[in-house]
Amino acid sequence: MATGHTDPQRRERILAATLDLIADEGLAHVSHRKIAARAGVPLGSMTYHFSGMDELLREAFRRFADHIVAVFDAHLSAPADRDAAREAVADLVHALSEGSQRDLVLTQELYILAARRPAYRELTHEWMGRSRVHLEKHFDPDTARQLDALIEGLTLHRALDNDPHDRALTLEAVTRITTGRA
Amino acid sequence: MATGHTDPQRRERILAATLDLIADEGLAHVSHRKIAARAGVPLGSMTYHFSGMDELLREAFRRFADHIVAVFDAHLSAPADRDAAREAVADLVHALSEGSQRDLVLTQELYILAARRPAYRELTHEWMGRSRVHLEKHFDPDTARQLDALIEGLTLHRALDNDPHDRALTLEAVTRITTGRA
Amino acid sequence: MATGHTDPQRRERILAATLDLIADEGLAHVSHRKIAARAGVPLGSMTYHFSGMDELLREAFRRFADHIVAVFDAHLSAPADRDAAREAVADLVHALSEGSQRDLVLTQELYILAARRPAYRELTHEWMGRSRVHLEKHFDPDTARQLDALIEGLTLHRALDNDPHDRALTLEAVTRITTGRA
Amino acid sequence: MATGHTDPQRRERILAATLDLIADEGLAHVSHRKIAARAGVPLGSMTYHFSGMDELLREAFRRFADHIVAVFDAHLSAPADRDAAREAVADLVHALSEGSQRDLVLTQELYILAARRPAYRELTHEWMGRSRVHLEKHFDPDTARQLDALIEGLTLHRALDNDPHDRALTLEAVTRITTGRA
DNA sequence: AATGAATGAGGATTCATTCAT
DNA sequence: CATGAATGAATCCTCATTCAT
Repeated sequence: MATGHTDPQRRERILAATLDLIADEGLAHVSHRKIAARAGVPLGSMTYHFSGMDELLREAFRRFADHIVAVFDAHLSAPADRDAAREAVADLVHALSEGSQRDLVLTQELYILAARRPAYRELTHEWMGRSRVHLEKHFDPDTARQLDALIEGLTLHRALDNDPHDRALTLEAVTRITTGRA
Repeated sequence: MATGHTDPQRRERILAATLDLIADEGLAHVSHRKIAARAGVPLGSMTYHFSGMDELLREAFRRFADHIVAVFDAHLSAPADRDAAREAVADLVHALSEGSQRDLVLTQELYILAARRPAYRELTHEWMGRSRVHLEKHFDPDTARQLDALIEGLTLHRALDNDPHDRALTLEAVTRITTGRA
Repeated sequence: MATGHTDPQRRERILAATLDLIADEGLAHVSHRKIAARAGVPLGSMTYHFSGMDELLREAFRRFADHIVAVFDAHLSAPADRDAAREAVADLVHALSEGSQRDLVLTQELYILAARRPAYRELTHEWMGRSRVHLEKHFDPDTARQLDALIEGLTLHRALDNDPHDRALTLEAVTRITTGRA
Repeated sequence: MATGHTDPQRRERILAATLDLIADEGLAHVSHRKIAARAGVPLGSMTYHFSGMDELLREAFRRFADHIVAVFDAHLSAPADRDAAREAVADLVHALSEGSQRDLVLTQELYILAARRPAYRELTHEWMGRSRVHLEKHFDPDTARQLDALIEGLTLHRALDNDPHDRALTLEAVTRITTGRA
């Protein structure tokens, strides 16, 4: 309709619309029709560009995983020392738990898929691994692992809490988990 | 079909079947038909006992929330001192993250609902609050809050990890978060 | 619920609710459930008091026919001479075409039933006959017949018209139809 | 099923089947299933060609309104003088009130819809307006209006009457209403 | 290469009616 | 006498997918 013929952005537009729709209405309410409408493409496009709903979702979540990895990279690759790393982790938690809840919801949806289907677990493992690599630059592997879990929990609780905890508490938790017992 | 006319367990059976189905196939694949088949009740029963899918899901998740509260209560009400409480928390994390993944998956599904709809957030808040009450018997409020988030994260990571961490690591993380810096 | 046991008004209340519902939503949207809710009676009452939907509708429209006959009687039995009769007819037309459209809509619904099923035609014939008897006190049979049709048409057009004609026009039409050619 | 892939008459066939079904069984008994069966199209076609029952009914009645306008045009556009116009009106009344009752019943159903919903009132107004235009070629506006109502009433009464009046009476009524008092 | 047309399966829900109590 | 419980049939509508063009 716009570019006349063969629109290379078509696939990307569909994937973006898919993620938007999942974030807005949940995986349960996704359909080819709604995605097509959101992306402004004809319904027939959907199964032309993607073999079916499954492939479409897989590609959409791959895109999303890339985005999350980028967020982790942006926060965790810079810091020079342990203290800067702790601050960076706190920033990351607050970045992930604020805003439109979009990332949070998509993350949860992906976790559910991952719990049942290995193909999606690859995606979550990828970013967990990447996060681990960053954290291990500043902390020993066991600590990195614990910190990783803490990030997850803090993010989730902040997002679901009516009265979310402040950054000081986040930082304190991060500091405690990264500080070996006396 | 079996019991003749009035079957008081009918509602309960439907709710149990609903949770089972969600755990097995995910919220996205739930339908009246499948639930009815699983519960062994006629399709017409579904909207007789529950005004619609919404009410059905709400009641089912309320039931599930009650179950989770019971698990928290079972683990966290007994311990006598801080060290026993730390052990109990570690047990809780491993109890929640093992088994059929049923509880984990249902929890995630509920979180997603809660992220979008306040009616479901009440359920998650209820068990978060209950957990907090238990933990505050042994730790100060801020620590309880951090520990709560850590439990969440550790449970989730154990469940999603191909090579889940062992109990020693869990206990170490719990100990660190509940130990103020020197 | 109210009177404890055996409520003699029960039947009447159901019939009134039935007509209200038909007037509000149309025959097409009538159901036992909605009527029961409107009448404040249990659903089981419906098929206890009436053998089925058919009997219920027939009785309801019989009630309505009685009401319309009463309206005709009220307007047409009093007038003493032809001129008074003409005025009375004009009043009747305006009485029928104003108000909540309730009578108009019910009349049309009944006509449709009557067009297909003789049982309902008896009801319409009853009031047409009664009207004829009244009119023939003042006009010859052929004139009465023409006037009867005119009443119908004027009422209907007034009710459907966005800019309904005034009483003067009604009276003029009545006068013309009841005035033999020179 | 028959024509292979694209069947341009499909929509028309569905609309015709819809009107037939309404005429036969009444608006109250219309359903997608019955229409589809009558039109010889799969059930899924119904909501493909029409967004829902509402749109379907609106289009069907628009078609019907066009038909009625054509009947009015056919009878009322030809006559050259007032007397010819009176004869034409009488013919129209008898044309409308005879035959399969199809037109009568559909008209009544449409009136009921029009009484409740403005979208349908547009249709009835269209043909009332068209009729008025024709009649005003031979009669003054007030007379046209009265005549219009009379046509309605005569048609309806003829259709519902077990012993419908003859054409002479129709013509007499028409003549009276179009003849100013002495 | 791309899509509008088409459809069978399945979605939630409403319903009239039956019947044990 | 009266009714709450129950259900199979039917309701409208949405859907993923196929396919001729």
